[in-house]
Amino acid sequence: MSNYPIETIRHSAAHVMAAAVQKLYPDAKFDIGPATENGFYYDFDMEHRLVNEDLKEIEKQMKKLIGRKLPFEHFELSRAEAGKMLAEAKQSYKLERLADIPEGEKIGFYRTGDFVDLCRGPHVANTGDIGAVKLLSIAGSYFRGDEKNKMLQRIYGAAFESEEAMTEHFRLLEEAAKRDHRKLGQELDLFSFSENVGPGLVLWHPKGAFIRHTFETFWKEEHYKNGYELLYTPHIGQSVLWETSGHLGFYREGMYSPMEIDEKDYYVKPMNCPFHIEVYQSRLRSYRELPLRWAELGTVYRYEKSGALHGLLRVRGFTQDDAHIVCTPEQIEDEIAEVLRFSLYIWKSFGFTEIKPYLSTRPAKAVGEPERWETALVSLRKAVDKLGLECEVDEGGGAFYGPKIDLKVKDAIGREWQTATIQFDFNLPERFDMTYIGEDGKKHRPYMVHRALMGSLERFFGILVEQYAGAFPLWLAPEQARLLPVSEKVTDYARKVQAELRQKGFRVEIDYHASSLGAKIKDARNARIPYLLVIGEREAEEGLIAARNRREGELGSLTIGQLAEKMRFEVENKIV
RNA sequence: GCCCACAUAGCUCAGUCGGUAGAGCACAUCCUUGGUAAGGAUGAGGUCAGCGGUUCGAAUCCGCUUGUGGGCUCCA
Repeated sequence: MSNYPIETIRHSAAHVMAAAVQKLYPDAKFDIGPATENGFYYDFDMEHRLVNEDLKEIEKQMKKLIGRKLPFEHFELSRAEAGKMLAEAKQSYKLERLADIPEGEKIGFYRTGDFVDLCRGPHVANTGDIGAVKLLSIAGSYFRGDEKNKMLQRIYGAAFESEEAMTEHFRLLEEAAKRDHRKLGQELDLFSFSENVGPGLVLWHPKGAFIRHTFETFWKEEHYKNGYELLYTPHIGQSVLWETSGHLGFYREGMYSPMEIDEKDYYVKPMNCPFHIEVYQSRLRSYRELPLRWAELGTVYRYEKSGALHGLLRVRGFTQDDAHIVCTPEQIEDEIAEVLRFSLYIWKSFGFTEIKPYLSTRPAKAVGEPERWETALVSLRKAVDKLGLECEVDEGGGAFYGPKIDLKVKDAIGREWQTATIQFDFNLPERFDMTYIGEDGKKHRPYMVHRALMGSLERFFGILVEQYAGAFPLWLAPEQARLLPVSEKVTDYARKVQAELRQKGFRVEIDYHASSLGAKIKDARNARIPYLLVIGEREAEEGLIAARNRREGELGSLTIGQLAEKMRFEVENKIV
């Protein structure tokens, strides 16, 4: 057990791995090897193409080096000496890294056995101070993270201060894997993909579709309550629309290829904005009708790179919970504050309490007058302050068309998800020449804000599955209660109870299998059914139900009325 | 798109040296009529992802394609 910061241990482990690679593959050219969240990686370029079996051998070498307790020896060289040494060693990537070091800064090296690395450190005293290491995977990685550069070979490893800490890390990973939405989506029969339909195109099964229906309904009702109006717009539009919006100019490769109809090109929409703008342009607009808040569950298709697809979290066809707010400069501040408040309310309704905003400001290349950017930024900042939130700022990280706030929410096991986004747009109102008639009788350019609270319904659903580990709260659960008859003698009573509970608006099924009660309970629990209702001859005689629920366990024998009341309370308060 | 890996029954997986396909769960039928996490028997279920090659013979070896997973890039 050592007292070094964990990053120091991990970075030192990266050096040890590089030393092992150098020993096994003397022609290897090294790039960099930093610490990561749970370990380290190192990038290199060499003739040999690494395969998984190689990792075992490299790991063996590393353990040998660690066992020898080799010291990490620090030394410094002048720029000329360093360049000469790296050139002699044919370390071309290191030479480029050397050139990055600003004039006047010290040029440090570390030596571990035969391996010498350009590095500012710090490191542990000797390799014996590295607690536990395990190599994980091989990946390709572009030099300097640029797709135009050569792809280097990267090895990822885990490193911890002790074997126990590493075991604990892998245990947590297993826990996370148990709630993986792709695994649960199949087990609970929520959704699937089909090779015949196409990559990244989701098929919602009945149970998944029911959950979606429930949160869509909630979403729509809340939008009407909060002063929004809903729109429906088509899935395809002619090329002229996308030429005006600019998408064909700067986003063509992200769109599905066009289909030709009556000698015109139609594109499947990658976003809803141009359609909403067409609604706006359908007649002259007055300042008196602003702000307009138009929302749509708009299904869009984007040609995401195949390697980017990931379950429900990154798909090619998805439904945005989109809205566009068109308003005057005077209204913008209140509108933004209200959108932010609304987002927090929606996420809290699903049991997410830790929510953090990230503000992105003007990038180097941007459209729109600087004053408008400033007004927008001020309104975003004020909204964050008004809600008493702490906010991180990404200077220059905004889109070219406007500044934005993204929300990140933390889930039940502490992972952060990027979700809601509130974005100003100074581009489309210009391109479509959107105007309203002001008090002065003259035309003015309105402010336009895009916002999505859930993001995409597919992604939102994936996050929900992981948040709840498949155990949806009662208001969302597709099957809220399951009746478990002890024997077939009480089937009639089960039907009667089911009918009564359905009358009261609950989703109740009966397990008709001729299996034991124990087996039925196991099945119902695996299916994450919130309420299990056992009925046998005792209950049938007394007109009761022996209930248990997921949260509280045994509830004893209840009348149908008592049970319904309890469930109604849980549904109405969206108890998680 | 790029790097590495994977693809066998609805699901989870075995399948040795290249010799023609297996288990558990789920499903169906029958027996059992039961009391809080698996009662029993029988049965059905397969273009071994697809196409091509090597071979007397391919789930197995080789190539390509498709899909999926872990990364890189991307996410306007």
